[in-house]
Amino acid sequence: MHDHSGLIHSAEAHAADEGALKKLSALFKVFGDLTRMRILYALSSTEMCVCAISEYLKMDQSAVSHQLRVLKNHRLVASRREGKTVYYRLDDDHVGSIIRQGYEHVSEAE
Amino acid sequence: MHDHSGLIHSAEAHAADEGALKKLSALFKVFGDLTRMRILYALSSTEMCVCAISEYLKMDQSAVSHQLRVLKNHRLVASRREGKTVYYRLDDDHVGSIIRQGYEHVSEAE
DNA sequence: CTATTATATGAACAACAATTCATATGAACG
DNA sequence: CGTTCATATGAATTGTTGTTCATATAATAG
Repeated sequence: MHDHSGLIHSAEAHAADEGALKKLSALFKVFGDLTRMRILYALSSTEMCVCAISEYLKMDQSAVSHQLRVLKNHRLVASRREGKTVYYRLDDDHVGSIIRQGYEHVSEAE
Repeated sequence: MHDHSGLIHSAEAHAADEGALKKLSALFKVFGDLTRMRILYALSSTEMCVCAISEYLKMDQSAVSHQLRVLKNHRLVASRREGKTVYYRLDDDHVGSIIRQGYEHVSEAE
């Protein structure tokens, strides 16, 4: 094996704590699903009830509920109840920023 | 079913093209893995060869190679060859920005 | 050409995650 | 209370993805 202790030390010097990287990848994993991304995008214009989301996305109400729970667990969306209806909305200023940064990357020339 | 055509129209009004959302979620999916996140973080301080990365992360060389390919396919890293050795580095200004935005989210008070 | 070192790749396997289906909870109303 | 509508949840299933193992390519030296 060739020597590269220099590079490794350099990397270790600013070693991030594993915990932060774990949280980070877990967060991005939530964004890394088309269904959830579509939900987030839908909510970026207005709050919506579960019923409306599933109708809009033409998806099973149950599937949407499951994904909303994931989003909520990661504090990306919040909800309020009004009678039988539950309205969801984006719950963090960063949500928009993160998506926008990603968008800049994917929209670059091939 | 209760009526919410208003909400749906509002969402449809600014409807993103499905393609962009697909690309977006695919991009975030790449960030959504601890191994890849660790590689990206390691490379944020300096370029490294595959050998050094796998030693630093204490991972199989093959596993690292596989993940580097994923990262490269999404243009998140680039490589240069020097003899037998291949050095990888980050390949987009957005990579850092995206990770930083995510970091702000996860580092918020519980 | 052969041997050696660094990296890449294909196939198989194991772990995980998204959807579906059935059913449960929770609110409003008669 | 019983019914209806909106949402939530658990279990089963199916699809996807990361790692491992074996092997291939690529470069350099002898």
